[in-house]
Amino acid sequence: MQYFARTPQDMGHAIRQMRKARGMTQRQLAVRSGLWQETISKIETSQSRATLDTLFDLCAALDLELVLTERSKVSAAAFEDLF
Amino acid sequence: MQYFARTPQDMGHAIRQMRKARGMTQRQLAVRSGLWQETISKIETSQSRATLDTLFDLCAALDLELVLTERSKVSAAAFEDLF
DNA sequence: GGCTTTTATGATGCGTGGATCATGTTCCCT
DNA sequence: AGGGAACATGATCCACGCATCATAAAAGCC
Repeated sequence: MQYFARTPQDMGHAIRQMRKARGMTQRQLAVRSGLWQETISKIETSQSRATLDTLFDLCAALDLELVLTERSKVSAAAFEDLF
Repeated sequence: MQYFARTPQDMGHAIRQMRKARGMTQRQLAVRSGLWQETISKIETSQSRATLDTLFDLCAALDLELVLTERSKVSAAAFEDLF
């Protein structure tokens, strides 16, 4: 699974999908990441925007990699993924 | 070009590399992103941690995509990139 | 329908990010 | 070496993220 994020909404949505894909509750993710269930709820629904620190905490807890790549290349790569 | 980021240091470094790859100065990037040269300097040197908002502003200005993907898959993909 | 678990929301307080201005350093170029 | 551009730093101020607690709403299950 793989998500592109260009807005806090995208990011919240991606986090939620990844969490669910792992069968975790917000509380379990909170414990694993050292954050709070309430904080995660607000990030997933993009009621709050998160800092890099918390984002990295979440990535670590979800075993996610954060990749920065050129947008031009992404469209090509995403296209390839269809086949 | 493509960078993996797991820490604010990684992120600052990646931003700087991407900016230089585009031949932009901090001031130019500041204008393009609606941020301030001072803020960008502090993010690149990870003296400040940035929020999701500013990260997305920078990505947009640098034409970068932010991708969330599974770590297990990344190592395989990175390996493939060598060939 | 009731009970439990999960998620959302609302308030408070502290810490810190980013805007803004001023100024100090470092780098380049000739 | 001197001058200008680029980058770093330091201070102040306001806004907002996150911790924390309490509680409400939703979803799941019997």
